[in-house]
Amino acid sequence: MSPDTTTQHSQTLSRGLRSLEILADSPKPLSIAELSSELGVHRSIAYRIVRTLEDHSLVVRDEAGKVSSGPGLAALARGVSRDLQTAALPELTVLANELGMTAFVAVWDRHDCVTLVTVEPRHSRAAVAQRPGTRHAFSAGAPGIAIQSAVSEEEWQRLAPGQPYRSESGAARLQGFATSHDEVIAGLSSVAAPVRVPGRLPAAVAVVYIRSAHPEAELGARIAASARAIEEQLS
Amino acid sequence: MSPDTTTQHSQTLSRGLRSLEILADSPKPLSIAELSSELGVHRSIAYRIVRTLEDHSLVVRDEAGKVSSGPGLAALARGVSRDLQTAALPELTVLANELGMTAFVAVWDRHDCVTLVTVEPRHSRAAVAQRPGTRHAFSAGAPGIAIQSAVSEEEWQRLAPGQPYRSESGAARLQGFATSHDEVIAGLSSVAAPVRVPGRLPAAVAVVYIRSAHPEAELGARIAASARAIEEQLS
DNA sequence: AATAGGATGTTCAACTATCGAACAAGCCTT
DNA sequence: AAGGCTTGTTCGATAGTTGAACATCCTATT
Repeated sequence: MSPDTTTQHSQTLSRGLRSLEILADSPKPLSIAELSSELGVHRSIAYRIVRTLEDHSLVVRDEAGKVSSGPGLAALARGVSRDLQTAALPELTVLANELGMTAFVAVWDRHDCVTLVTVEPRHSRAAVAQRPGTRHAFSAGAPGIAIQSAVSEEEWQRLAPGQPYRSESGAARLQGFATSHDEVIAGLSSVAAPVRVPGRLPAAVAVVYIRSAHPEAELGARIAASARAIEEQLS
Repeated sequence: MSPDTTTQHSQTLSRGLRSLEILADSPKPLSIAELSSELGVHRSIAYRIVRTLEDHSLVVRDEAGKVSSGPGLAALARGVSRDLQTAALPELTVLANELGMTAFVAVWDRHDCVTLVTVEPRHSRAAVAQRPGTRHAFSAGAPGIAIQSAVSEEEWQRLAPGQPYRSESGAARLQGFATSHDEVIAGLSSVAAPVRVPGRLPAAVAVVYIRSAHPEAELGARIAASARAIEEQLS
């Protein structure tokens, strides 16, 4: 077909992983026929993929044969930046309940910023839902600015070639936290502080809240303190 | 080699998934050489696997080339029983803070019971850590009993052939919750209530706490109330 | 400074795991 | 009972995978 002879990536594995992505995005269980057409492959291929995923508890089949994501994924996700998760979770819990806002940790993944863990406040009436796995470009949201502020512009160009370096990063570096308003969703604000650990890419602690007259400086100082507490546990 | 001609499961995909499991269990990043020897395959195979996993953001390589679990797994895990997670999280938060105990949801996966989401109380001084992905046989722990109590003994034999049906299930079905002491870890107790949703396998809401003179009946009633609140949101 | 050792990363022909058309079996509806 | 539709399995051909061999980088040692 295409003249590039070098595959450089595994077809079968890639299809299996795409299956997991498709299933994770699907609100309802899929039949194998539906999955195979989503994948653009023959049904018998989908059968073998599903059998294999099932062996690893990554998918589950219900009585009608429909396929959905399985609990094994929870175990795998637990291993992602395990020490960061461990150090951050108690801090996030305190932050969320103290401020009455959803608190979360976001990490740097290639072109964007991915939410890793979130904690909602005790009585989550007006709390903003921010679920793990959410992705945002660095051009949107306080966590992205906070992460950028943890690296110099030179390093940024080296690590993320082509990606713009936001002007807000300089100010964020000086005050120790970043803010954003109406960037991701209109009416929502967020405040974030970088978590720097030597040898790892920087991450960020952040909160989101509905637009209001919060004293941002205090909020920022509070979150930056949490970031330092997390850093200490990791060093 | 062996005379079974029917493979029935994909070698390449299985190796990729084993890689994810190995990385999730490893406390530190692995080199590709280490990973390949863990897998028992040639290094060049591990390279292709890692490249593919990297394309899907499921693994990350640091500057030294070491491989570790990537943020994409968080997005995949989010899709596991998404509606159950969504309905349960706020309830778990309230439970954890109200009782001062770690609260969690466990689901049925083949032979055992897997922790899906957990919430630790606000000030987690003495809180027991129960991380997502933890597996227990049905023979150990209150969540297993609670799940068993949601199905009849006939159905249990059909769905989990060979697995014993615990005698405590009958009592648990009557009172609406199950308890256990020193089953998983000496000194720890747990109380769990089943979450039944038509068309899906039963799950359980539970708390764990350090052995003490808690009034179990109250605790059980409280947790059973949470289970009902979750069920209502799912129906 | 130059050499040896060890590690990481890439190439390409041989081979074997994978692919997918064809087949078989179940399940509603007509 | 026949027809259509869906789910699941078989098996030869093929293309994706395999792994020895090669290239490259880094560090330690003489």
